[in-house]
Amino acid sequence: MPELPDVEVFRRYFNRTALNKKMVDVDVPNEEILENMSSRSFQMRMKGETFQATHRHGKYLFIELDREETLMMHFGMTGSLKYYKKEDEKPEHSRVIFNLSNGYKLSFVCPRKLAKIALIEDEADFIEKHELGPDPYSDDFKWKDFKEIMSGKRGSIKTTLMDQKVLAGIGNVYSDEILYHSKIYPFTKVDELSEKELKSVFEKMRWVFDKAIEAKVEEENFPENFLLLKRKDGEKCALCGGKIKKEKYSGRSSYFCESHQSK
DNA sequence: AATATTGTTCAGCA
DNA sequence: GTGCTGAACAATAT
Repeated sequence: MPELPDVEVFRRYFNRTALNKKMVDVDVPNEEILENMSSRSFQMRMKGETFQATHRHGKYLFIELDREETLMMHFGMTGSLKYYKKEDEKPEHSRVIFNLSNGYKLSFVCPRKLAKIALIEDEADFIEKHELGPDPYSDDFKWKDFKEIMSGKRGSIKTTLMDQKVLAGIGNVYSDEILYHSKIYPFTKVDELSEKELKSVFEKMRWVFDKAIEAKVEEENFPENFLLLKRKDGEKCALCGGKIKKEKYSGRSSYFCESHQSK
């Protein structure tokens, strides 16, 4: 479920491990992860490069190289990173492995191969081409921007939050989480929300991201009142004691509390 | 053995 | 154009 907080945790992990390291070469056990290039071409373009800086936009991670080319990673539904030294520590489902000059390796792991790695010319162009909305965790994303973006939207608040063209980075799990703490029924139409409710969504969104990133998105570190620990029909709500309900909506499961998120 | 899961993209429809 | 729905993609868990 790599959404904005997960990718931010990956970015920080990358910074602690592979940043500023030089690449000896790259192994590509699975070419399908690479977008628009062969493993040969990828290996040639990566060899000898040093990872210079990282940026995140929504669920996308961008890594600057020495050359005027940027490495792009998208984690799909099951992607993750693993830094290790010994061969027997190599994780299963390693799809691309960066061999670093300090003897360590960074593996891009993805059991269900829906992740993507690409080399792109320009990050801003990429964001524009994919029509990604602003990153809601960025410091210059303010309440007035959020208000502006949500005005005129007629769909449900949950679908709108998850729309990458509106806001980049929120998926199924975190949209539920944000609305749970905002005490709003997920399928309320955006134009039926009061300004106060909308403000609450904005504030809870930042708060949820902060908490999740602080917890390094590890289950045992999350605050006890997080809904994502209770994604099961019939669980007890940690906020009000009500019942957690599961509802299907266009193929995706939504969880919410029947009592404090009623409509 | 059938179903759910997850993000993105795309097709079809109102 | 906007919003909604479902399918496809891959592989694993229950």
